[in-house]
Amino acid sequence: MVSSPWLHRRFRNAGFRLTLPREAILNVFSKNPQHLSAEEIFLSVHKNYPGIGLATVYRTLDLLTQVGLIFKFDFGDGKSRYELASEAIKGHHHHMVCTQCGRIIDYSDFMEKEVGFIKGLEAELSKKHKFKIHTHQIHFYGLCQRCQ
Amino acid sequence: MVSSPWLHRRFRNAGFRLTLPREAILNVFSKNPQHLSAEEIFLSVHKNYPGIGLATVYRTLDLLTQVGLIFKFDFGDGKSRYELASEAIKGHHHHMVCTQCGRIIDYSDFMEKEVGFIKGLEAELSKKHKFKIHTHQIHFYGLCQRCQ
DNA sequence: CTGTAATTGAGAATAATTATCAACAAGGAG
DNA sequence: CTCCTTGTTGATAATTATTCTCAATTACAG
Repeated sequence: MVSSPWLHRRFRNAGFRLTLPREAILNVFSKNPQHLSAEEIFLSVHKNYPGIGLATVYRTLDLLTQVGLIFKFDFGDGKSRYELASEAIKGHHHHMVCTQCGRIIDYSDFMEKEVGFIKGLEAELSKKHKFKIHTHQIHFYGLCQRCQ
Repeated sequence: MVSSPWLHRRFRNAGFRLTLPREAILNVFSKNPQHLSAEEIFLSVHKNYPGIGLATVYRTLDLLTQVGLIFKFDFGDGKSRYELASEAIKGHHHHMVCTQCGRIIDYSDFMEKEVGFIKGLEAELSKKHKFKIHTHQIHFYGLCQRCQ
């Protein structure tokens, strides 16, 4: 585990401490696929750090979401899912959710067009409704190839 | 309660029976604001039909969602919310969610533009990913006027 | 190093939703 | 109209995801 001073500063600035569990949990995201649920994350850290408890995972996920390092998603299967913010930003994408089997498909096609459109929409909505928009999610629901 | 033959046919076609609890629950949507949670719906039917149980509410909401009469939403506050499909279609709108107080603001501005854009996107995505899209949701997250 | 306040782990507690099952009722067959 | 079959219901137990509690531990400013 490399204690990045950059990370350290980021936590301290937000008024939090950088601890081993927090780093470990954050690291899970680097080596795993997206849309991880709290339990999947718990199982993954648990391999290398059996001492880290589930409650800490939940607390840390909340905290990382607050700090803005990860994003929280809800695809309607009853559990929250999380994704590294940097991933989500550099490989900006949205989601298609299969209502049959629950599979989540990322897509990043047509993003230029989409980002442009959303940015404009955000600006107009912010102004009109006095709402300060931080982020957005677009989900398409339907049937994946296998389930049709 | 008016047992609309239209509704009756719609249920029968889907292989379900049209029962009093189902009609009662569906009726709640006509006279209530949007984004109702299961419990809010339960409390509302309970006034006129104290016999209808919570389990039936959940079952019926599932069923109505399947049949396509209502839509199910998840705004990240830990409970599912439901909205009459006809409302959502005729007064087509999307949602802005305040991450502070949880307030949900509907907006239906700029819809012509938006619908056009989404339709196009849907068509392209469907083709490219062999994904049969039924519906979509766009959520903006941020701070409402009060919470800024 | 030390003191203090933030953080943690374990397990209990809560909240939302789902499963179970005997009683009941819708609606087709006669 | 009545009977029968099968879908549906209500009550409650069970399950699942998440949060809370609290004593023990640890980060880190001084």
